[in-house]
Amino acid sequence: MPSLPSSPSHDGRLPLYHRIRDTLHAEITAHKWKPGEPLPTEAELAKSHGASIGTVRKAVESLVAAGVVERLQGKGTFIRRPDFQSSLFRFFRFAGADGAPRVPESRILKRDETPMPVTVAAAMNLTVGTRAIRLLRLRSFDGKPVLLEEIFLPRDRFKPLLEIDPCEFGALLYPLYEQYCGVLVTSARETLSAEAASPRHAKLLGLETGAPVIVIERVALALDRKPLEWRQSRGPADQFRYHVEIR
Amino acid sequence: MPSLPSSPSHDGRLPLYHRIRDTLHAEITAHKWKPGEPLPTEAELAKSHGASIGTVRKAVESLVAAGVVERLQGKGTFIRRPDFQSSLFRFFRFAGADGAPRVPESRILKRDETPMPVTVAAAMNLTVGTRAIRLLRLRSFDGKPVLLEEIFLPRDRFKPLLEIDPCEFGALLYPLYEQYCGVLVTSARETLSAEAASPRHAKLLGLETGAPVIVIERVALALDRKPLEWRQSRGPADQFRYHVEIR
DNA sequence: TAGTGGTCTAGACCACTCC
DNA sequence: GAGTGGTCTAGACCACTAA
Repeated sequence: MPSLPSSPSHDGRLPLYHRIRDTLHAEITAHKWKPGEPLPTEAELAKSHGASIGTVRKAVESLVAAGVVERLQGKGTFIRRPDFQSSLFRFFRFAGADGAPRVPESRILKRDETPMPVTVAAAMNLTVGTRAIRLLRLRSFDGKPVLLEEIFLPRDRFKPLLEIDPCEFGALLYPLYEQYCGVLVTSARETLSAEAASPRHAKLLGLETGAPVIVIERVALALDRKPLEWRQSRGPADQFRYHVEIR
Repeated sequence: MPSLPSSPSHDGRLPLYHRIRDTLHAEITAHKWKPGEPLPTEAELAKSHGASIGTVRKAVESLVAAGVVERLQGKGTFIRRPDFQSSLFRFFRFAGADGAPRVPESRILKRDETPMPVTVAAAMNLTVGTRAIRLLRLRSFDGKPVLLEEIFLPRDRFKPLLEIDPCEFGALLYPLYEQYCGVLVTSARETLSAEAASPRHAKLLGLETGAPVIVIERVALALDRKPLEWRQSRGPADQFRYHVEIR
């Protein structure tokens, strides 16, 4: 019999392992433990949640499946340090001569403040008119452009970015967000589409107008799944390749 | 203690639930039960495999995760009847006015016999020079072309297709494969890319030469993961949209 | 050697489906 | 009411890690 339900805010009819999972997830989201830190042992969790080890195990297993924690036999269960590295390597063949992934250089072409465009606000679940920081960013290998990105960030949360010289942004933005704004991207929703390059995009990417271009629209999310960043990336279609398994 | 290992061909050091899963999967692949039929109950499986119910349950759970069986509370565990419907609706926005998915009409432009091209043979793990049936197929809505497909099938397995009038192929090929060749597609590996339409493709699809086109290369697989069909589909990029969740 | 997660047991009771 | 899968228990022993 389930005893001592320890997640008072939940419907008691939910399975116990489900409630334990939700409680743990909420605690992790609230940074009760930092990334890399261990959770309490299964025995401790069982005791503190008034459940058997098997039930706790089932709860933890679903957190593993969700990518929130990681179990290492003989060591413990750890909060996953997100190695979220954008989807570049999933979608584009950016590899060095040895096949190892290569991060393209990055140049900020423009940084300004605007109201969030309607479509962006909608995708991020923000009210229209929220103030935004907009970045226009060109990424390249050895000076050859490969990716053009337009990025919108809610201004209030990302204000510190306005005070840094864009030349010092570096090749990756997400570490910057973490360092200066205390904001951690852990997942994203992306939509792929394709189009013919507009004259402006073609020029910036070094393509012919009308050449096929892949468009990746991304909403980057925090651990609690709140939208943090909206981004649209365009790259030449001939660099693009994506693999799926379906059934 | 694990007792009576019932999967003699396996390394005894593998976990029992793992061996049970593999045994069940092999039996399903060998058509011990037909799609839609129920597996034995958990209690029966536990007895016949000399394991406890919990262990059998873990094995069955992994088959559920792999999409091979389906559990219905109070009813039983059933071999999944594959509703594999190609990836059209995953990749392209083919919907009617009410938003319901719409299957495009299909016309076979050409059917002939050739040796498997090298790249196709490689993708299907066949020896180069295997004889093939090649189909060229145009799919459209109300006469407007939306997808151009080139299909290669190993001739020996699909011989009956050579004796049917291509006009009677119908809108979907996989039911045809099943009916005439006793071959069931249950999953597929696909690779997406994009290119500028060649003059020939553009003409058949009703596009301008050079317009962006999405290319989907598919290897369709049987339940035992043997390649059955190789297919390359091309469609206008403006119809294309694909959604992924990453972390 | 002590402590962790990984596997496994042999039951119990519950929720659901079907007759 | 009989039979199914769904949840849960309270242990056991094993494999692995680290001191």
